[in-house]
Amino acid sequence: MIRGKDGSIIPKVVIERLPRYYRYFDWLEDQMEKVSSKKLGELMGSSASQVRLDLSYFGDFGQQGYGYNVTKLKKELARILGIDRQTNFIIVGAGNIGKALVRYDAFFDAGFTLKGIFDIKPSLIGKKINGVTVYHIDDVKSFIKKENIEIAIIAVPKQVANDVAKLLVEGGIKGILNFAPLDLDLPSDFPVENIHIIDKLLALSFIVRHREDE
Amino acid sequence: MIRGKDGSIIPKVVIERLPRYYRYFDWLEDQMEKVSSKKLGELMGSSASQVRLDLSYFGDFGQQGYGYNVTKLKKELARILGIDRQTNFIIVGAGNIGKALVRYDAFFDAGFTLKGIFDIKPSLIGKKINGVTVYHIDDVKSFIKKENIEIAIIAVPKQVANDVAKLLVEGGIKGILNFAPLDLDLPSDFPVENIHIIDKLLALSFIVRHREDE
DNA sequence: TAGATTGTTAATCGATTAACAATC
DNA sequence: TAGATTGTTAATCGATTAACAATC
Repeated sequence: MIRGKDGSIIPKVVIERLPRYYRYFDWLEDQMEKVSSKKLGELMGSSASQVRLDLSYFGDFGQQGYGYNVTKLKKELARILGIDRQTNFIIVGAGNIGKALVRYDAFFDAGFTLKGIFDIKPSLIGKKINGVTVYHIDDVKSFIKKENIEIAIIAVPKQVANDVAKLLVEGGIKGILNFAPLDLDLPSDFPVENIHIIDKLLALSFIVRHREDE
Repeated sequence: MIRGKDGSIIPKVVIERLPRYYRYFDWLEDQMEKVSSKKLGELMGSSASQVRLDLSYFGDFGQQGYGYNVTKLKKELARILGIDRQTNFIIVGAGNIGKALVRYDAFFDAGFTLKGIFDIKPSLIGKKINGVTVYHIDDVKSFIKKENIEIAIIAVPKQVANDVAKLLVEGGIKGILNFAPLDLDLPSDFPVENIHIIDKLLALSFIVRHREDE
């Protein structure tokens, strides 16, 4: 349960929309100096009311008769989202997805620093991928503590994903981004976000096959 | 707008939950013969009411006093989701994410067949990645028609993502799974699902930093 | 038959949108 | 000043949960 500005509870849907607001303000930065909730709503395909209510959970950023200053709001959102500070993370699993993520350079711009990769395959341990060392999974608990790791990305086969999650939680990890195609067995209030690629693709193909011309 | 069993409109949230139901029935298959909505709700962390209402959009699959037959429901969901038939798709962009997806073997089990990869880099064209040929993006429109491609995965830099989307739609693609970190400029009713990795990670780290012990 | 459990309708809850006083 | 637009509260909408008759 997360509270905003004046102690009101921020709905999870609002939090999950925040990065999208940041993307729009980032894009707006070299388009215009100010933007109204009406204009932004049109751009984002949402209502002006939603824009104002969403932003109001975090502060009073606008000005009557003017709107929101784009540069200011981008800075505010960067601060709110922690983009302006460094967040240490690790990737567990150096398979296809794991390796692609190691090379994914968008993490850096969002303030995330990849401190290590973990796997179990002997031939990989000690190697570097894109300048980041691969360690043995047995060392992950001490590494989390020593290197002050906040977040872990799980990119291992589903058969071992829960074993990995258990190790991470024991090591003191604060949040997990899970790419394994299952729901991890974690305490119900533990921060976890899932990226289920096949789920998304199945929902998409269902929609494609069933949609009527509306 | 998609209609179910008796012509009632199926909410999008329900459609997006379907693959998750399939995953649970797939797992249940070698655990038990039947499952009640109560039991399944406990497993999935949802209510028995939601399980029953969700499934009821697609048919009357249960039996009073018994519950749902696991094997039967898995088959029904496979049919509903189109897992039992082949869906042709392509990947556009042979960068880090694109290459990882080419090697991702979970597509096959969900009925998806990768027919081609598209890029613009001359050194890649004609090469094979994991047995699949890389073609030039200029050929994508004719390829979609000739090879009967339904879905495209966009895994290109955000600067060119909308150009790619335009080509795909002109070529007759039916749905897009977008990995580029922006919202594509498409007709509002065009089937698209987004996987915004950085958005997920930012929301997660916000939650990690702000959650109170509730 | 009695107990269990469905599918569906009604009640509740939470999120979105509309309205509007405040004010730049 | 007059017009524009905010932040917030009230009204509406849609999704979830509870209740229950039907029936295996």
